[in-house]
Amino acid sequence: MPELPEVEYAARVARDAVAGRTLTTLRALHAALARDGAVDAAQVLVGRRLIDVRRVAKWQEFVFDDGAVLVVHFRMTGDWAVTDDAAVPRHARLELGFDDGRRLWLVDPRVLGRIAYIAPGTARTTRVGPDAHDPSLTPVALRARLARRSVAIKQALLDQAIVAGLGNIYAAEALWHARIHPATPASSLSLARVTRLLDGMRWALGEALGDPGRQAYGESLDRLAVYDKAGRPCPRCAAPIRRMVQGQRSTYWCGRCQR
DNA sequence: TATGGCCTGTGG
DNA sequence: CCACAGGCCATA
Repeated sequence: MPELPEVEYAARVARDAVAGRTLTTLRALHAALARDGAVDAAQVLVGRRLIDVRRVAKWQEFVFDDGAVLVVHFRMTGDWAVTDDAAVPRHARLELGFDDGRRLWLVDPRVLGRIAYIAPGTARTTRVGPDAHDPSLTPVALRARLARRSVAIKQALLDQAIVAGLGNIYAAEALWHARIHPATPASSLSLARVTRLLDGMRWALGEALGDPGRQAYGESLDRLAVYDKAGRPCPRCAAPIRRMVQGQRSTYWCGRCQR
């Protein structure tokens, strides 16, 4: 489920639970996770001490004492479960065991989550843009990043190479707040509208950062303005919220106040 | 730049 | 039974 605020929270959960401990077990509990070889490759981490858990965009980076990194991505439905015994949580797909007996489980019903092992001194390759709340992302900078993209602004917001952190929910919410129609070509937005959009992005993420109840998959979507609200009244103008599909993803918007 | 594919679960 | 699900990547 995670968008940036949830991943930020998850990284903190992992850090608080196991940072400083030594990894004793790394085990895949589902064939799809084992298949690409990453769990095998990462076995060299067993016996190493975990220094820190960092977030980069929606990735979590487990940094070990020799500089090696285990990268974890939750995709749609991943989350952490922490236990002090060996009881396997429902939908656990990966087990990280530590020397004090604590275990961190990747719980991921859809099994879309992935891990990667990055050897010491190796650079990561995935390109990501600045976080949506990065102070260096000014309206002018955001407009420049959108300038060469003819895709709809909604789809541009989901492209982590442009801006990191917005997913399908917060992209819709940000556009609603900014009163921008989701199908607007990204490159056509005026600076004034990009300014509103940036404000909307930070509003959407800020709402979530202050809402720890939204961390777990399946939890409260009801206080959102438009996401999953087709047919319900727009909180701003009361016109019915509409739904369409862009790039195989549902988009929700208000047909009256988003132009 | 657009389209499947990945996986399982839930709800209509 | 089918549609849909909060994300990304490989492929054309």
